Amino acid sequence: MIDKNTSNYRSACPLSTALDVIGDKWSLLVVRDMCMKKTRYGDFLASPEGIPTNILATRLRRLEEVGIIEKKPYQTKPLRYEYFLTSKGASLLPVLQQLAVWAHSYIPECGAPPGWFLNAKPENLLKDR
Amino acid sequence: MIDKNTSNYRSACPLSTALDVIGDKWSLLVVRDMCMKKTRYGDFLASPEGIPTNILATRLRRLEEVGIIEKKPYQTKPLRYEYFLTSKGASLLPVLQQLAVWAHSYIPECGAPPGWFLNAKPENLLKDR
DNA sequence: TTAACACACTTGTTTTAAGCAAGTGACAAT
DNA sequence: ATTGTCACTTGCTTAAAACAAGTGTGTTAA
Repeated sequence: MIDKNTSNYRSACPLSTALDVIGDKWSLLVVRDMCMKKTRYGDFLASPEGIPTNILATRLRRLEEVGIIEKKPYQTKPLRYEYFLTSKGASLLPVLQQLAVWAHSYIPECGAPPGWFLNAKPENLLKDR
Repeated sequence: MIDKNTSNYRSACPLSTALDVIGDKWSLLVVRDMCMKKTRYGDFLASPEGIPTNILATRLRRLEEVGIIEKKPYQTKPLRYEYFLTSKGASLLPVLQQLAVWAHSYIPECGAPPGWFLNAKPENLLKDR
């Protein structure tokens, strides 16, 4: 079997690679929701930005594929899952915090990040089990 | 004149608003290039990710509109511009640094951010004049 | 003086992704 | 049997990305 081209990333630059993975308008919003302890499909749909259902489904699939989130069944009949951040996903928190601070500082129309968010720590975002 | 709908942003969330502005695969790469003191159209095109020329043109226009970069003529015949980060744009540096660190930590195939990048400071990215 | 070159784009077309509305499947409750 | 809930999927339309080629304004070399 032949190597299907040297990696899917545009370059070896870590920033470029990061953007290949989470560089779109929705992925980090799902991560944000998980930082607020939302876990279910319906929770994510209910966020004020109004993500379309099919986009949410593809993002959840993709985020799981790249190891940012994982799903665990919360019932079996019918089989349904809750979604949680992995440590890889929780480690995005500092990025989100910086972005939120930047936006609040430089984009007048937008609100302030809540204190709990700025004080949050990655290790506290993991599913306790 | 009627208010053309209450803002173009999806919600008041600063993170969501940030993603409305820079949430795509290319914008932050242009900012990155400017962090490395690249200033011209051809410089940005030469980056290893291979941004298409029309996309670059639209991104430069957009980034200028939102005040992340500004252009200054470097010659008049024919009229041509160099692009520089504003303080709003330079303030994205901590976000880029966090993202690069994250990618290097959690995405095996990708390289390490160079030391000069991790040690850079926003105020040193501004056009000295 | 004309032909080649450089730079910074623009234009036209194709391909991919986003966005919207509606539908489906597995069950629980009434 | 009918309605309801939840988590999706499917089909279709619209918008954006990607690719290839061309344009405008000049300089330099033959």
